[in-house]
Amino acid sequence: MGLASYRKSISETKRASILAAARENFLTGGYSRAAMADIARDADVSTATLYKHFASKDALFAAIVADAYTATENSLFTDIDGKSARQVLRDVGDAYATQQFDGRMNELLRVVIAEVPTAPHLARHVYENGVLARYEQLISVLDALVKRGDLKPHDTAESARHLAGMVKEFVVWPALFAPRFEKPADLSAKIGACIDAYLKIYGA
Amino acid sequence: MGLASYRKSISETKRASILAAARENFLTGGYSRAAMADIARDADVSTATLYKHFASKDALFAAIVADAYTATENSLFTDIDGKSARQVLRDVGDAYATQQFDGRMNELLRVVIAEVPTAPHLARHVYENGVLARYEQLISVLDALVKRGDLKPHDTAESARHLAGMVKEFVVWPALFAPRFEKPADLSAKIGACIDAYLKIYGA
Amino acid sequence: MGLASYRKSISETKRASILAAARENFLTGGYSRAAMADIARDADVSTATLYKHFASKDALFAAIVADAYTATENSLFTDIDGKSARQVLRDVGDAYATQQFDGRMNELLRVVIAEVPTAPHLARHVYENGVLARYEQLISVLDALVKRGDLKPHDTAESARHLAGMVKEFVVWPALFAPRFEKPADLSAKIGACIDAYLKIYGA
Amino acid sequence: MGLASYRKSISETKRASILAAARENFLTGGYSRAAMADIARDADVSTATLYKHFASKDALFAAIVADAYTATENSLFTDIDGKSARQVLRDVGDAYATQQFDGRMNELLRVVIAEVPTAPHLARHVYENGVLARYEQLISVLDALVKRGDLKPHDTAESARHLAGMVKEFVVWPALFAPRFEKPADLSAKIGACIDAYLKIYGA
DNA sequence: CATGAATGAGTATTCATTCAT
DNA sequence: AATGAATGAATACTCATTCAT
Repeated sequence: MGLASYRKSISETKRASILAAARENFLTGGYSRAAMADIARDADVSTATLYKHFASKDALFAAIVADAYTATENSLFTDIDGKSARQVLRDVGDAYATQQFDGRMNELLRVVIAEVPTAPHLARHVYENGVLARYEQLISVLDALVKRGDLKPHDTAESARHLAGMVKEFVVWPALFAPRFEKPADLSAKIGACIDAYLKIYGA
Repeated sequence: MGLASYRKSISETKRASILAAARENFLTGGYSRAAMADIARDADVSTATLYKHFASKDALFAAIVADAYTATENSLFTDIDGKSARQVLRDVGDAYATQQFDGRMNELLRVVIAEVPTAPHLARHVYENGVLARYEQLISVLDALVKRGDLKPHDTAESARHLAGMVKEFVVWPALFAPRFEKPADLSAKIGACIDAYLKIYGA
Repeated sequence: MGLASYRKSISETKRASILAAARENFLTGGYSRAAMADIARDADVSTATLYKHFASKDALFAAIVADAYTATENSLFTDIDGKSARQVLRDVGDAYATQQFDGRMNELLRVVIAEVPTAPHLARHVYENGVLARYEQLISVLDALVKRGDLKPHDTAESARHLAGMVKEFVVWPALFAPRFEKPADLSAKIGACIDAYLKIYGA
Repeated sequence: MGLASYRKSISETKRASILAAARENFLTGGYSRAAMADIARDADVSTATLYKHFASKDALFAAIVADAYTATENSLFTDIDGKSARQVLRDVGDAYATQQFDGRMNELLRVVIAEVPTAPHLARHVYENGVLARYEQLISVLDALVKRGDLKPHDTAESARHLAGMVKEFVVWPALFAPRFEKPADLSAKIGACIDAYLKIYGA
């Protein structure tokens, strides 16, 4: 109602539109080719306003990366009650695939990897908050399945990497190499095959 | 003709030194940060000479990528006689790891992925001549092992992707996220564990 | 009227704090590097308030210069009764040195000189209200000394410039060339030497 | 005759025209207001060529300052044979005045002083190579006059500063405060008066 | 055939000033 | 009367590519 809150809402609207425009620019063209002027134009603000919100191009990109990975927090946890181990793991795999494709995480990953030589801290951030964090979520799920007796007791951390490696082969890897790689129709089946292979080894 | 061949050898020497300098520049800083002037300086030629050999920066980068992947041709084939299936697959895995680390293929991969939005044809080339070509080599080896009775008959193409996915998790993935990721001391053991998992599923 | 005067005093307080902040910014970094936003922040007001008080950056700088030189009015006049000519002139010289150093007039001078191409009227103002005004004060003193018989009758205006030139050589000149030139310990002695030279020429 | 010397002469021509254009821009508008693009246009080169010759705006300005003060080397020395002390000192004074006015040294001084907060090293350079170097030339002349018996033995260093202070009062000081201060018609007479004052004290 | 000087379009960033609330 | 968010014009500097010699 007051002036302050009015301003705040305006400001947050602008910030959001800047972030959206920047995300679009960074994801489609990569860091270098995204021009601050273009981002400002797409966000319907002046470059000066852009710089009021984000002190530099680096900072803007870092904000986008941070935003993307705070949104994935706990996103892979799933309820195991009343579901078979196979079903639980397929749910996890499908959630992961949805994130990577619909959330454009594969494209983001590409840009982050591209900037490793110039911004290694960002890649580290992604590795820790994206890759490792989701590993831990997967390991929790595996541990729960072991506890319930659905999986043989084993080193779940190591096996998680094997499982994840197989799944990434279909979910992430091809998407890194093509500009607009869409989720393939048979993706869920491919993930299922990875899980079946996994269960052949560790299934109780 | 003596003069002609002398000139030709000079020219090829220059071409090689350009390629070497360009490779170094592209791999360490990425495409955008590699400046044609720097490459010319490092190669001890003028920029004009550089452009005589390669019509554009894009063409130069493409040549580097092509060179890298012609060198990997048939590199994963191995003789299976008198070796256990486990040993054969470890030989293949170790050869792959050596290529990726010592041949700086991980770094090259990073740059190629970075340039997907601007040079998708290069990424396709790498996918076809690098990724898929080596898949076929791996599949040949697996087929031979099936034939010899070391592996159960199965869809070797699909299983090759599972095996490769697990191995990449240790060989490629972490290297994409760190500027100067060195081959870890326990890498061979990690690859061994992937192969053991594979054999648990498909071993005869 | 109580409210009106309260408002007025608030306003004058703000004006004063703006002037102080602006002075600090202009003197330390020069005109170009002083940013209106910084000045507003240092003065604890908004930029809009800043512009309510001073219509432009130019106007603000002009106000600072005007303020500085109204403060020097009559500052060099001194009572000659019961003091030797040498003592009188040393008092004048020391007062001048104090103004230039403690009042940061040397720094202000530097900025005014810097802005001669863009704001010649300011430099003229300083020349007239600063340089010439103090000349007249000095001439008055010299005339009084002539009248008292301490100095030979002569062209006091011309001689004042000679005396001032010698003194500036130690008081102003070096301060223009160093960012934070402090008053040297032997400054008073140097000024004394200038006065002695002057008295050798014009002393009775 | 060769390619190399042809290129060198072209290059030196461009360098000279850049220096001239830059000098004009810096002297008339000051450092901040001189735009590299304007300088390039005035010098009939592209901005890129400008940057090939001078790595930065700072470096360009430094080159101008250095050029100006190497040109003044030994410029105040004069032959004393067969000339009265008064004449010798007037020759020195006139040479100095010529430099300051015709060589636009007063304008340059203004810009250097303006940049003291941001480029104190340049001011130091000017002080040492301009101010102090010419002091030493003046002192040499004074010493020679003492030796010849034209001046009483005395501390020539201190007296040189007094003499220079008086002269600057007419030659430099007013020029700092006005955009296009021309050499006044009576300047030589004013300098003569300073010298006469000086000789009243130290003349033999 | 080789050179290196020259280019012009492009990029991130800054700042005095205004205006809706 | 006071705010602070917003602006648009300006600026230093870079780089792939070309061309006269």
